[in-house]
Amino acid sequence: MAFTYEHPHPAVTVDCAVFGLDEDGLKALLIQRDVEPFAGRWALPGGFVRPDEGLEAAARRELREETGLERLFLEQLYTFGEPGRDPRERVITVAWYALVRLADHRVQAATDARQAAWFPVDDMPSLAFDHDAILTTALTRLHGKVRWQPIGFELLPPKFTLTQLQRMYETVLERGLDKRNFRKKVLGLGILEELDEVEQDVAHRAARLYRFDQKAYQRMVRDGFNFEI
Amino acid sequence: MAFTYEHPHPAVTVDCAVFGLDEDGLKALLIQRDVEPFAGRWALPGGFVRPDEGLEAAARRELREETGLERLFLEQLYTFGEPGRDPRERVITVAWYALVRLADHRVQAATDARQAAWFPVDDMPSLAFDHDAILTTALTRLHGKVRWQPIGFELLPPKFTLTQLQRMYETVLERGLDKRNFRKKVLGLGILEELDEVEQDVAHRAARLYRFDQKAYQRMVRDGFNFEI
DNA sequence: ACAAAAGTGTTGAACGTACACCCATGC
DNA sequence: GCATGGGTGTACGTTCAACACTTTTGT
Repeated sequence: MAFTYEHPHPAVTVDCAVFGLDEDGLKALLIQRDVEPFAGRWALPGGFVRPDEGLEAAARRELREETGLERLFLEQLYTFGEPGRDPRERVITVAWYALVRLADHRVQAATDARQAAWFPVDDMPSLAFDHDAILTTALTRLHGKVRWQPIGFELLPPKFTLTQLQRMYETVLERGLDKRNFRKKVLGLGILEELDEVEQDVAHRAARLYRFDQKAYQRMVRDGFNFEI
Repeated sequence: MAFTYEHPHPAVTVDCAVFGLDEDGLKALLIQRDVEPFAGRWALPGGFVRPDEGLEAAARRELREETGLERLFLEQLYTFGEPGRDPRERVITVAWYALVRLADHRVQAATDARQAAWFPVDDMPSLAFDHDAILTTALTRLHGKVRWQPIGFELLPPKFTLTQLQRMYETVLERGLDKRNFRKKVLGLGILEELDEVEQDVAHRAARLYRFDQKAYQRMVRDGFNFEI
């Protein structure tokens, strides 16, 4: 089967920078390529956009097929389209970044025979194509956005302690935060629901659990409130 | 001449939301389409990406060809690619937004026979394709970004008064600002160079002229300073 | 002299930052 | 009883917001 056009058309792909958080820090999800070019090299999950599929739908489908991930936070990042970024033909890639609760997705079954694995973002192998640049752009975006939008919660379990929340911000922002000031700030925002529950199975005093209150957040945004950490 | 591929490829275009500022407010530059679909309707300037051309280069070329504009501030906005957004075939458009000193580009000669004109952003005709949505996205981006990055200067002449600067922010942010607080704030940033010049030909006391000090700004950014209006 | 816009300071409230100890729990 | 992290308040400096009059210049 062949497809013919009057004018040249580039190929269009989607690629996703997926971030997760664990005790060791921020991780990104990579897949190992099994075909040329860059066979054997690690790369961002992604693939070609189908003719009747929206861009976000394509990104979600590729994530599902290549990594098994579904229903995650996903936002468009940037579109990379310099000629020559793929040695085979002109390929324009619409890049996305995603945040996922890593604890829920510890073991990654690679459903289409490619291996998938989490790598610490500060110790990455060299990636295929220009995926290093895409990943760097995604990290910069995450860093820049996490203070102004409550997207960091996407990296945490639904119920979390204030210490976990602080560690998440410290990891993403790459700087330490003062415990008392941090608690004063986030509790003062009025978007955390204090639960009647504490951590389980810890070898010290158990911390109170909180939940992000999406409803309260949206109500406050509507009334002109600005989230800021 | 025909181009044949093993898999279907979408067409890829670039479209630009170009903003300018005058005494009446914020304007956007539109061109009138002369072919179907949407012949006669107003649309954002843009067109197909050539096979060996980068995306930004394509956007700059289309702006030059369709509106005569060159060397303007241009940033990638978002990529729109829902199936069906163009009735002819699958078209993915990488949208850009641009800022221009409107005074320098008052009369727009349409170089390839299409008419180009500035429209007030708060009184726009209905646009071709999904260009209304693109323009709305661009306005939201401009609104959101102007406070954190010194891009607003791109809308002003190189030498400007503090009142012009304040009007620009008031227009883009769609709210009034206090004159004394505004001056204290912007002068305190240390990125305005005070010139030994004043306005000419005004029927009242002439205001001092200032210039944006790009060098000082970059030095301060390097040292961890954060621009904010 | 008058019209028009330029230019200029103070005060109170809110917020950010620095900082250290006691408490509850599990072992 | 000890080790581990949980939880809490104050004081200071900085920044933001509200607010009105005098000065300069051109006509």
